[in-house]
Amino acid sequence: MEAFHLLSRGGIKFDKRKYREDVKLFNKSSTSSKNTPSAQKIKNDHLPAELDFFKYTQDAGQKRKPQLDDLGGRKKRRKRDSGPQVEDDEEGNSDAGSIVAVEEQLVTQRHQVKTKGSNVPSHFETFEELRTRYSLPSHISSNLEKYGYSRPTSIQSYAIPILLESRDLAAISPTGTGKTLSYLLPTMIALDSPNSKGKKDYGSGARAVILAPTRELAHQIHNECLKLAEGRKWRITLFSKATASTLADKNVRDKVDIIIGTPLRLVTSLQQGHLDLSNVRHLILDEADRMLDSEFLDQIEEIFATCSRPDVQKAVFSATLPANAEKVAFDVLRDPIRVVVGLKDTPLPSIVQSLTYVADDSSKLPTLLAHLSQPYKPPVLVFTSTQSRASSLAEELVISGVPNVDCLHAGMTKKEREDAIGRMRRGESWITISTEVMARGMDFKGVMEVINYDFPQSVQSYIHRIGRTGRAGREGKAVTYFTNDDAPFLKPIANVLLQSGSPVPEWVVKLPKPSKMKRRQMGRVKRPDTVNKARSIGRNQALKKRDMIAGSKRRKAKEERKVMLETES
DNA sequence: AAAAAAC
Repeated sequence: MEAFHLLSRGGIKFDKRKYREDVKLFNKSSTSSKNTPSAQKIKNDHLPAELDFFKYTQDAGQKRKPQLDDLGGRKKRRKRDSGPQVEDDEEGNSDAGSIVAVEEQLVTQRHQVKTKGSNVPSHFETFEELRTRYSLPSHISSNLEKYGYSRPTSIQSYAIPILLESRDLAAISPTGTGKTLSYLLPTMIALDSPNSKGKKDYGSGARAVILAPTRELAHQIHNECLKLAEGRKWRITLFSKATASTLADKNVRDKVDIIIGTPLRLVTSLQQGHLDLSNVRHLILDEADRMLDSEFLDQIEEIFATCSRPDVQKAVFSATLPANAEKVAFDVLRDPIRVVVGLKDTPLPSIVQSLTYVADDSSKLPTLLAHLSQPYKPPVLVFTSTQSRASSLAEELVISGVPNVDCLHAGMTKKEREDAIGRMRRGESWITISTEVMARGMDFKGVMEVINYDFPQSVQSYIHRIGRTGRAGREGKAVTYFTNDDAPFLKPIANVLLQSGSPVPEWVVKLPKPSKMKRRQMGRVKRPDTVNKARSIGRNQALKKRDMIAGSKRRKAKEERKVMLETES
């Protein structure tokens, strides 16, 4: 392994001049976002690229135009070519007669946002508007400016008011459209100021919890949160083994404002009695469909049950939310609002997708090497199905003389993972071979291309993987290899390409319906075995019981829970 | 069937 890293870091000579332009772009984008090309664009254009996700499909061949001046013209075009995009709630804000309502609808159409739920709070258009409507703390306001957030994205303009009105929310918005800020901003506004001794009625212990499926993503969210927090003494904890042990001290624990972490880490601390979530007022699931699938569900349920405040606000965010996951989500949300940006399960049109037929597994490596022998724009992200395939492919590429190859999967040590992420962020990796661990949420703004070396296991996986490129209004390229063995699972992915306007070979379109894909998915749902199920039920009943017992009796209930678990196993 | 998440 060490030899491999040596090789991949400096072993091979390479003509960097060939890629000078790309390297320049890449280096730029990995520095402070203040100076990134995208931030510049926001300042210069009337409509930031971040807002204009659908420029390619909606205005094909047309230049972007200043939005406000163009409203009238747009209105007519939209009316002609597509049905209404707004799905009004049962309260009905559809006063078709008033000008305000018409404009409202226009803006909604531009954003392609659908909302569902009772009394949906109105969205906002500028952060200035947000500042006047709600009390936006000045340090947050200046941090937004500092980091180049000059106009809200669609999901931000809808989700932020909903969360600020203390409503529960299920938000679906494509990859790279600013979901993180959509929940961090309102959470921090609602918390108002850092907790400190004897101040206000903040209670003791963390007031907000944000959960993500991987360490890397939790880390990234933490970084974003720290940016917003600059200028005030917020205590934002990235929950790891190390921080967990410091939180064993109640005095430390009580001073935390926001906890960001992975579920199992929190559950472990809960069971050790090192964590108290009874003061949590805001609970957020990022990558919600992943967090609600069978492997995480028990843990999530335990965490939800332990956030015992009756008024805890819950919100779930993802780019994909299959019907079964949505049902689970709606069972835990209270009078929720559902927001969908764009078409569900459709990647951003700025990602150019293609399928590449490789007869069998042994043809993949030559195909990839041939691809990489052509000029390409780094960095490239390559997905494999297993950790060992990721490592061995990385080694193969290094042996074949491909420069700046890196590998990242959860089988590596924490340090190795952090180093690999660091090299990616600094632009030192040109090709990173990875597993599903990198598929969701990770924001490497410069990623030019995603290659699905191994076929993704689901439509959701496909959408999240290719969503590592084409972020924040940039363009991106996504190539997916498929073998004869993958053919039975090809149709659903091909449909995703078709729906987002990417070409698909005719014979693929003609493939029969994917019966095996369904069977495969059924198999996945069935996986939690009966023993696990019984344990989880026991745990939840114990937790419910515990909730009924106030304050000092909590300890006793916890003992009961332990006993119940022991007797079951 | 694999990956991810604790120790």
